[in-house]
Amino acid sequence: MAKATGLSPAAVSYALRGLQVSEETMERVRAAATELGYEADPIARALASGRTGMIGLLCGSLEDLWQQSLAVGISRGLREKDRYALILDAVGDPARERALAQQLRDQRVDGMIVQPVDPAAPFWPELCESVPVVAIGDSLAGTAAEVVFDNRSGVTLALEHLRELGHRRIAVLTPTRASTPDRPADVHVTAEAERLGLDMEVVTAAHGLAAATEAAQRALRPGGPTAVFCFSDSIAYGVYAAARELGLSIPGDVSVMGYDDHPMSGLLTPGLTTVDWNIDGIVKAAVRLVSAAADGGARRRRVVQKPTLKERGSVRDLT
Amino acid sequence: MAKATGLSPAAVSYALRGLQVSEETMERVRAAATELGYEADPIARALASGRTGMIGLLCGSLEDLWQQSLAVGISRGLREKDRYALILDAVGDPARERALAQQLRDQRVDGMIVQPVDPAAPFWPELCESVPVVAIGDSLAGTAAEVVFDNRSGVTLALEHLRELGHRRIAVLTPTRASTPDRPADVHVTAEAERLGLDMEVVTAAHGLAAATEAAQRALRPGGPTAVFCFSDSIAYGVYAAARELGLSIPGDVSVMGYDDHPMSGLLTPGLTTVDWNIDGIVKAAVRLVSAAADGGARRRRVVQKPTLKERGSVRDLT
DNA sequence: TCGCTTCAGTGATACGGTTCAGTGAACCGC
DNA sequence: GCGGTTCACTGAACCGTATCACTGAAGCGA
Repeated sequence: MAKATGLSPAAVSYALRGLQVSEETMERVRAAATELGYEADPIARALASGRTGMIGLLCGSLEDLWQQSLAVGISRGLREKDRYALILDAVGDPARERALAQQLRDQRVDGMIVQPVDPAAPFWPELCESVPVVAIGDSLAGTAAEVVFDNRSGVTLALEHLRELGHRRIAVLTPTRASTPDRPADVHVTAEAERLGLDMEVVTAAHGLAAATEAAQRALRPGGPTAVFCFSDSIAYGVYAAARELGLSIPGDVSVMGYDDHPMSGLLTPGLTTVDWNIDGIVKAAVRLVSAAADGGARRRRVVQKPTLKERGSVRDLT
Repeated sequence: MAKATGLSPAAVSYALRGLQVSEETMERVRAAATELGYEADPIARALASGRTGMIGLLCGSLEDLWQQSLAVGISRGLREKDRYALILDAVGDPARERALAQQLRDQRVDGMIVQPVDPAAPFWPELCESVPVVAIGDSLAGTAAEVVFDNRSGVTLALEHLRELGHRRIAVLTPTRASTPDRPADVHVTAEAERLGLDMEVVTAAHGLAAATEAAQRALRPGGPTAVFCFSDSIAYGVYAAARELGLSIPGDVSVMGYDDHPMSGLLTPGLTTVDWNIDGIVKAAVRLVSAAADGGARRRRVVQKPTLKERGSVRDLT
């Protein structure tokens, strides 16, 4: 390419990035580029500049349909900013999460967006030090930029709604977590249940529809709760499956409350009443934060996402 | 790293890839590596070797839930083979597909897996020449490796089932395609409809649930078809949404047949009767083919995927 | 006209590996 | 004991771009 124009490689490099060149040289380079169908090699560029244009996206579990939507949205948003997303799936496993985070760093990504499985894991601060990180959903001890959910509000919305409609015995279906019992969302559930005088039982579910269904079957034993509060819509889908297998009607025999608002939730029968986290807003915020941080901007911004309640038909009025 | 061991960089390079070294040197390198927490720089490696370890995944439209599942599965499968997936979304747009394919090549991916939006586009042969390509679903004029669906069988399964249950007036909901009216799947529909003596109307839907719903509303006018055959489960979900809005019951007023078998299809009410393409088999085959091709193996293998019919409750027996 | 600044472009070096030709030593059979 | 292989390793070139220090020329006011 340098010899094609008769210029020095340096001049070409400058021209291609519109930097410190005369109009004529610019034109000469442009012409040669189109002629040769030339495209700068991103690999060499990355080696020399230290920036790959890649953003790592480390998902908690892509079994979760809502997280799939999130990944698709983020990937698209990053592409619009001329970056590529490198999507990895921790499958709900903290050890795997740790390994993948390391691999992403080894891949020299310019930044990362993560949905921590274990936000208390000790490797996070160190990681945030070496590469810009944006955490979604859970806070990373203040060492990263964050798009956090106001889980306190979300839980309150859900539980108050259930209580208002007369539910007192409630099962909470939550993804199996790392052993961090003080995880904020869970703390809020306990606190709110106490405040509202609810009789609560927590059931954990591994990832995937099958696991959620199995967990739901445990929760829905005879004489069990009148309502199930699921910490993701995907888990709620498992409750629908379990109810069908057990011959229980929703919301006749048991009410279901979700958390996310995935597009499919409106299509079930009955529609799933759920907490809407405005996925578009989250996607935009995450993309904006990580782009800014990767470009050398602020690395610790914080965006708080507010939920709304989306009433459909899966919660029965017992009053 | 070279100086840490006192060896030449070449020896280290060989050792790290377990090539042509004595046991002792091997050990020395290994020790130094753990000591320094050394990790080879994939960028430099890519520049020197010409192989990035990345496989491009170019999806037709990630609005489609089944394609999301496919992307997740492939991404996971590739990671197990020590490769990374670079996932891009053509959003059903042939022009965009062309641009993204080019971008993937510019990124120096070692191979690509594509679900062509426009399999007849003229750039494919040229692309397949310069990088190993595996096509999923549609054939790329024999220039690439392929995991093709036996759409003839799939269409036959679906339409024969509808006919056996007494349906004669059928609407076909198919994604808007590039202007390739001779697309194999569509050809089969026409041929089979003729063979079975069905009265058929084709309605196209843009991508996404909203667009599918809108298209379904057009198809479900009064006095319309007794059954709708959707060319993806995602589109069928749009029919469920439209039916709900129009106050029509499934399968009472209209029967629905899908094509894919996405996990959610079993959760709807009624469950969606659909053509099951065995997504796991497709994922495994695609990963295997692209890995082999990227490693310099065969570039034109062909795997044909056979469908089965998954009867649930969305097709009414009119006989 | 002189000295100073600004600008376009050059040459060299760096990035961190891979790869190829080549070298000395050990090993082989005859 | 000798030519020929094989083995383990080295030195050097190379991948394609970015960047820094520098040069020659042009533009400027005094």
